[in-house]
Amino acid sequence: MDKKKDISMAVIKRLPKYYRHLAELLRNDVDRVSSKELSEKIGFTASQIRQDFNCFGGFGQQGYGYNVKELYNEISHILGLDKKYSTVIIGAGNIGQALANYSRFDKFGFDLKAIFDVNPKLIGMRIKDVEITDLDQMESFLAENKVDIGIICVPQAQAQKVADLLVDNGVKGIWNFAPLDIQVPENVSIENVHLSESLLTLVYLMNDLDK
Amino acid sequence: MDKKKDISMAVIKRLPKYYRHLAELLRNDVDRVSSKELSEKIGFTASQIRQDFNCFGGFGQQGYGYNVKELYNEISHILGLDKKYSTVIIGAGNIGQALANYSRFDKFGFDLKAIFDVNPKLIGMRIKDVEITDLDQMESFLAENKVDIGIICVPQAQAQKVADLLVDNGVKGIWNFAPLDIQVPENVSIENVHLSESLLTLVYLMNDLDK
DNA sequence: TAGATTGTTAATCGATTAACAATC
DNA sequence: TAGATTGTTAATCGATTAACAATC
Repeated sequence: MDKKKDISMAVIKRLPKYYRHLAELLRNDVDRVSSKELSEKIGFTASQIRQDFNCFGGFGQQGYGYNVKELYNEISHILGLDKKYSTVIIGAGNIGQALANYSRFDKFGFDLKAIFDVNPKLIGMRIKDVEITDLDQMESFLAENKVDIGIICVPQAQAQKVADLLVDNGVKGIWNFAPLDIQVPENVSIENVHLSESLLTLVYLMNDLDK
Repeated sequence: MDKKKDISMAVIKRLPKYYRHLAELLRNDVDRVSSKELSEKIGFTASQIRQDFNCFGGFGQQGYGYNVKELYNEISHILGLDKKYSTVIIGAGNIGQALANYSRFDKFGFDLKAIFDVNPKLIGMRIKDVEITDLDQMESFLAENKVDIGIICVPQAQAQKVADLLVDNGVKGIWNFAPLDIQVPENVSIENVHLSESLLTLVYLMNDLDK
């Protein structure tokens, strides 16, 4: 119920970076940080950092800067990391398995509830105590378990169909690794991760430097 | 030796999306496409699409639109996909293995030459005909083999060191999956992929909708 | 030729940076 | 108090959109 203006996507995309760098300062027992110091560390201008924080309210103190712990907590809250999220992975191929095994996400409070696949060779296998289940059973699973986020790791041809099924069964966030842009209704959030596009960007930049 | 102005990063990031959609049109045997049609498919405005293409020269024809095959070839060339790239993966954990297995990249002309790790349990294992080799041997490998791109999948603490080693041995592109921003000299290109940041963005957007 | 659609210039919009008064 | 640094407004910069003449 925050009285929040519309935050631009540019700002939103920077929030996780602030979060990451503040977590690091916290690990290093740094108590306070100025926008100038943060600027040198993150690579945004000090002005931009102050503007960004002020989208959400004044967290700093003139003449002092920002209290690291406090700022970290504020940004955690803004991102919604003071809550837990239940997830399911659909598609237990290379990427699905890698994400299931990736322990980094547990620490943020993400809880992997199930992994689904259609491949009989994979069904029954366990990854980190989570059994790979037949995709046929996903709908009934979603009916019985509240799932916040669906992580789509199936091939392109199946991805939109899987997303529709998730959305129809109450999932409110889709993290998509299939190489297409998944369409969702406007009460559902989507992040499309396009690894190939990132690699192609790198290749462009490499060739650009040769000019 | 193109007479190219400075292309903004916003445009560069859209190029792989054009490439992907044009490849799809090509698969579906579509011969021609107007900026308006492409606009409906990709979700950028027709005006932006024409502006973007005109950064690189006029590929279209008034009254007709764009020839799909021709435009696809142009963008392939702009991205540098008419060349082959040799790659190495450093870190054969979850993500490293997933990327090594991911066949999508082969199709673009990326050729995985080696996989390095420090873990004796992994060394000697094969992924897709590529043997996992002791990281100790990377320097001599790079001396003997031209490698274009190093894909970093090691933990955060080792990532910058690995990047430095790659750069010192002539690698000109770094694709980084470790959760930090790798620093490289300006004659080297870098793409940092931050999966956690993407997930945190999703969570923010989910909470934002609840407001 | 008439209709369609580009290439390109001009107008608008939004995001970043600069500046500085407020204040700790 | 004097020095430092925020919060915030104003100026600048860049990217997107609109418009339309050129032309296929």
